[in-house]
Amino acid sequence: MEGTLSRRERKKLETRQGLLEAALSLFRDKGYDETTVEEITEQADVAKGTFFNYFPSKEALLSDLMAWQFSQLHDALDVGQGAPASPVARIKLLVRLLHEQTHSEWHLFQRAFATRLSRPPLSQHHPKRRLSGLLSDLVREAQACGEIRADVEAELVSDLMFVAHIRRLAVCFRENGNFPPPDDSGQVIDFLMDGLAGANWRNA
Amino acid sequence: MEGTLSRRERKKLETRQGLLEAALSLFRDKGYDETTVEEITEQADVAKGTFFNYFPSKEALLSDLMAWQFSQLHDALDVGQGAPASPVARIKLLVRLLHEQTHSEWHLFQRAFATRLSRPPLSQHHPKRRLSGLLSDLVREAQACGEIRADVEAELVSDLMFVAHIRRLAVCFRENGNFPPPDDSGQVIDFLMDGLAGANWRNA
DNA sequence: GATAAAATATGACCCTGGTCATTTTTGATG
DNA sequence: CATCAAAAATGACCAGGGTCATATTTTATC
Repeated sequence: MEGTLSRRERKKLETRQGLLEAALSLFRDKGYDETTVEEITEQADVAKGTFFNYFPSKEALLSDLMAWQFSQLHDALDVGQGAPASPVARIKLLVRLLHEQTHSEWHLFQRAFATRLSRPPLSQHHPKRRLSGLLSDLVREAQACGEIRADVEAELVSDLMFVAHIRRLAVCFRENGNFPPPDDSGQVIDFLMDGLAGANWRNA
Repeated sequence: MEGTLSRRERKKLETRQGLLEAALSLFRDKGYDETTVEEITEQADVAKGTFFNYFPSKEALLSDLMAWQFSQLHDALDVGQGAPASPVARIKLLVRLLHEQTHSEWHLFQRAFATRLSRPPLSQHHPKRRLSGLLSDLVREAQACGEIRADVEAELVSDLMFVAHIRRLAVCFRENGNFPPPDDSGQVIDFLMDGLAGANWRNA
């Protein structure tokens, strides 16, 4: 009756859904870190071990939860569904939707973002913060003496630079396990710098 | 004799240093995650509990280790020490130094970066990756039809956008715990888009 | 129904990061 | 040297994520 699923498959989905819902509700109430797997299974009325039959880790459940959130965005960008044809317009649409949707699930994202992303920004390492501070000081200085445009937050710029740098390392590592050659070191930074120095800013 | 430190203080520093060195060597060998606190204390020849008299957490030790690495950069950027006067030049210098220094300590950073930053890039969430893929597809498309410059990796651009977005959320949250107003949603993206569409690129 | 095989659920168990009351060491004082 | 308070070391202990052999349930087959 229920589509083409056997009873077994239905119960399986039910259990999975139960875990997801229990977790979602607990995450909303207490946040991710403060919720234990045992509490989730308790609320879903299954044994603790069962959890790991459905999700390889607690983190994976959060992933699924957020993936589910994000998957809604995917559809909205389909040109067939009335999304704009221009890629740039779709990019802007995506960002707006992401923004709105994060807002509507703010209670869910709040704690996770607060602890995982915002406090030690982007990574868990204080040193990064320190370095980021160093960089943002330099950016501020460059803005002050007019070397680069001043209408963008210095912290944002330095964060972008740092990310660009880390990204280069990450990509190189993933691809061949080697360190990137030094001679391409400027590209990403130059890109940002060019953007910052550019005369084509709306209020330049 | 040894400066102005009492024996007690000297021993304390010694123990601390011992822990740092043991950890560094183990991290180099096996990576951060694969090294247990107990192994560190064992190699440093102290009891496990002693570790937490010196570092509030395992993570904190890694922080100290990396902070120490980064602190060397700080000095090199001092104008008094021969660093260039122009902030932009210093920014570029910083990036180059960061690059070189990460290289020289590659064995230390390798595993940590690999697992913590590169695989699920920037955050631990697969969903982010999925979203990032969606975004980078759009960017590629925009590049393909000439809406934005094509001489920068699409993944880099989409990563930057994502970071810009997260950053806005994070800053707003840290400052007042509230969601950012929707009307400034375009600024960071526009900034990047402008840079991407700009005519001032060296080979435009 | 009875039976067997596959899927699923279970909770005892392990590992590791982190806490804490207790013991040991240190160095100042008489 | 004896005493004592502060500092530091210790290891028993706890909590939470994750594993796994076993037990239970489901479905298929006769």
